[in-house]
Amino acid sequence: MSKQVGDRVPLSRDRVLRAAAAIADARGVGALTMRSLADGLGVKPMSLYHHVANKDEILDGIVDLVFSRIELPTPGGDWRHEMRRRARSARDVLRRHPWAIGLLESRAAPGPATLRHHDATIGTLRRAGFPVDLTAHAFALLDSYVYGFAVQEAALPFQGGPDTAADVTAEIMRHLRPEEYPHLVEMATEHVLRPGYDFGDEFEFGLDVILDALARRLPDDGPAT
Amino acid sequence: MSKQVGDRVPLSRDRVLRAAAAIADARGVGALTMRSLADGLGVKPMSLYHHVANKDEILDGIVDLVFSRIELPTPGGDWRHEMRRRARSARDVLRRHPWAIGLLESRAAPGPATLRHHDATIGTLRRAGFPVDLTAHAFALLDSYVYGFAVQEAALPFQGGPDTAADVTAEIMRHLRPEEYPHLVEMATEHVLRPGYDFGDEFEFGLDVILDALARRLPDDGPAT
DNA sequence: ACCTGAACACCGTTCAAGT
DNA sequence: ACCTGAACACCGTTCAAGT
Repeated sequence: MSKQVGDRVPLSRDRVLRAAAAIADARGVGALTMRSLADGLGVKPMSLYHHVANKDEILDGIVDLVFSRIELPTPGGDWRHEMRRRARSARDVLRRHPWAIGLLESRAAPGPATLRHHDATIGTLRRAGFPVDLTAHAFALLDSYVYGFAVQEAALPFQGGPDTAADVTAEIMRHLRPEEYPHLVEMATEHVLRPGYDFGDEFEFGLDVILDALARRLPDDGPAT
Repeated sequence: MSKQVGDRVPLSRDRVLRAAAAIADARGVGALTMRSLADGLGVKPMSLYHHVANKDEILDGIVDLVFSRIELPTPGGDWRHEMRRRARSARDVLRRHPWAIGLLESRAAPGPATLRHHDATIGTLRRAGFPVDLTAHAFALLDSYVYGFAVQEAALPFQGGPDTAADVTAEIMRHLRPEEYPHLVEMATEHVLRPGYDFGDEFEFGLDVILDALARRLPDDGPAT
């Protein structure tokens, strides 16, 4: 009745958001309810409302929390290196929190970490000599690629590495009639199901394509710092 | 008590899915409930369960319905033309049904329209002379770009054309301190807020970049049909 | 200041019944 | 065969109270 589970860390907006993201990671965003969240924090559901306005603010908050975990590019650094590092980090983070990409669609207001991330990205390109309009093009192209790749990875009918991937893909393919989907079946049997294939490896191909194309469109080489 | 609202079209899986997509279009996927869906069809919620197993099957179904509305590329046609037409159509359809991209993440099992779409895309590239591995690269790259662009368009803090876009963006920018987000503010004031700017126009730039890069990597020109 | 019990208007889904 | 009323175990959120 007195002393609870030891030292009770007081609730805070930050603790609420971290716990919310942890539930989404472990059991999916569908399992994230005010009640499950309160349970996880050892508190009653109504206590949460003292730290966040409502569930929508929690969803906004955990999306921004995910963005805060993506490595920021450094304005002034080599733009190719910085853009590659940022893109890899973003893909990595989004793979660990696949629910974030699905939430993006319904959240209109970007949080501070998201804005900081965009600012650093734009700044890195501008400082490397990209004109404003090419920066806008590059920004849209790079982010589209990273987000879209994350969507595809999240939609893959398996999680956890190439080995289980092949098993599950093989199982699905068994139900596809080759007369109906000839090219899909060919791609699966002759390529995707080969040992060693990992969809994740496709990421570097597209990233190279995009960075090469941007380099070719950059007026002249950036300053040698 | 007798005759209802006239000729009662009998319920069917197809009618259920179309009505579900219409509700998601009009009021967002959050407003799509078994009860609101039944209401829209002039029926009681429990009747739906005679045509779909549960709500999850409805969500799977409307994602596949959206895919069925994307123009299929034609294997044997000029691959650049076919890929461009398909990409534009996909972006168009996803803009009209922005909730679809958010659902993709949680739906593991692709429906028949989705499989048919993938099959036609792969087939068009293969028939144009793309080796299997380059086809896999191209497929992942093109789809990532299209999906990711759709994510960004859906996350824009406005809907409906460049004019209202500028207004809302200006309103948001007013709250951003230039000392905190200097590059973001510069990009907004010197580019995005200029009359005539439309984020949607960025689509063609990235699409050209990708198609050019793929053409450069294609072993030799495809057969002259 | 921070937490909470009880209550309200919702959810998806099951089950047993109606025609 | 197709539809449904009542019920169950859930939701997010409000309100009035507790410490």
